[in-house]
Amino acid sequence: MARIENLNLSQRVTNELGKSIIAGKYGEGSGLPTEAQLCDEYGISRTAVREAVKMLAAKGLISSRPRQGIRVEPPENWNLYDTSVLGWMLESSPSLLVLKEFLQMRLAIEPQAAALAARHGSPEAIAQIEKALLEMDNAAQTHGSIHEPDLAFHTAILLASGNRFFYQLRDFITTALNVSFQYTTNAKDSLQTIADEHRKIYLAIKSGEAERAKNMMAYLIDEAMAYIELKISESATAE
Amino acid sequence: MARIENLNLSQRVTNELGKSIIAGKYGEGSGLPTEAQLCDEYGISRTAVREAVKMLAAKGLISSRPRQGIRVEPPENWNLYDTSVLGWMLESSPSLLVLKEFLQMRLAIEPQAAALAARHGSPEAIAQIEKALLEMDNAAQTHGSIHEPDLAFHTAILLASGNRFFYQLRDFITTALNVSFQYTTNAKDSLQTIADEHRKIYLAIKSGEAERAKNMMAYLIDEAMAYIELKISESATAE
DNA sequence: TGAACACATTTGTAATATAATATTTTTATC
DNA sequence: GATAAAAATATTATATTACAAATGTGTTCA
Repeated sequence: MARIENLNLSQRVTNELGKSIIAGKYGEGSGLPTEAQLCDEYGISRTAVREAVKMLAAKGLISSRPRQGIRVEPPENWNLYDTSVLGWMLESSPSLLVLKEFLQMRLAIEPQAAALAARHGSPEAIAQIEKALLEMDNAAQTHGSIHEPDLAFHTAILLASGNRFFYQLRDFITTALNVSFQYTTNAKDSLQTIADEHRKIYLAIKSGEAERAKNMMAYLIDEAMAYIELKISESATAE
Repeated sequence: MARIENLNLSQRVTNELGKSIIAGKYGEGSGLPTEAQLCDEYGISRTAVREAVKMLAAKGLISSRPRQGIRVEPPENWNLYDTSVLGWMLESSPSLLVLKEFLQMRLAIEPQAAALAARHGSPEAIAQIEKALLEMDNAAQTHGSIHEPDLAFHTAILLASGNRFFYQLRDFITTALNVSFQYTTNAKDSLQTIADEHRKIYLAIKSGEAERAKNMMAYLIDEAMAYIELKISESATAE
């Protein structure tokens, strides 16, 4: 996503409105001000407002009809796999419970993707996985940041699956991992341990052991899930 | 999705352009006519064209910049989980290979969703699953159409998973199933056999047997996958 | 040769007008 | 007084025109 400063007017308005809608500023079902009111509020022309409205409608957040105004669509119609929508949601309510939902999705997707990569992954795609792994090793030894190669590792596996629908989830997975990083900064595992676990996945994929790749990936995510569930129960008792 | 006739002008143009883009009418990377040319081509105002352009940009299909015009984004940026985009893709290239990709996704998502439904499904959500199942039974006995209750069954499980990201995929799964139906009209299994397999999934969910529900669902989808792979190999040898 | 500047092209934004549509109010008829 | 038809009204939908901003291209001048 481009920087805010680089966005044009209608895109900036889209951002503002999108955030407000997801934060629940406008009552669900009925709600937004009329286009004319939005023009006043932001001090812009109707053109810009309408383009923002159209973009938000394309993302499933709102719908508009003559005389009736602009209505917030029920949340189950929001396109959660749209990067912007996902980002607005996390800004609005970044919580351990959302992270758990992320991990449940990752547990569905990534082990299958790893299995497909082991079965059908092209040599080039598998080389990309290895490249990310080596960078993880490097980061572990130099005590650098392991986050970026970690993201690259998981994205490379999605690509190697050869399935467009899996690879399409790369932004989703990336977001999920970034949220994870926020909650696991001081996890006890050493960086080298993490890299080694990833290596097992890579080796299984490279040698075509689909079931093994799948199980290794599931194990990795399950560990994160266990950690998060522990945190959730801690915060529940703390209340 | 609303009928074409009910759509307003900019939405109709969005449809036309979306289909054309995905069908590859405009060369990837650089391509679309200028806004002015599109106005001429469709005989409409720039307002309508611009709104269509904004909606397509919100779906990741295009981007536009001053002086540079409108460019087709690389396909990996298209939002495949957008119902419209998915529909346009299927119109453009409905094939067994796409169906296989669908099934790989379903094999990732639905068994996990069934497991979650077994663990955390609310009584109301599970009742919805049962309702769909009974309608399947009814259709099987009266030789009616089993398709609609079949869709309802799978959707109800996604809802019962309690995870928004799973339920969000209901349109995707529905589309995948509809495509499946096109290829399996004369499958040898009787309607009652299909209903019975679904019943096993339902019973496992209702009794909280997560692993069993997961495996039953995986079995169901694997059967479809085997059928499709058979078809694919048939059509490959036929060439 | 190269750098600065002018120019042309295309999207971005604004302002205004008219049409379509759905709600509300009024009016007319029984 | 009740009900249905018609008119008024509010809001989005579409169209038109004008100008601003951005960006690539070419030309001129040092």
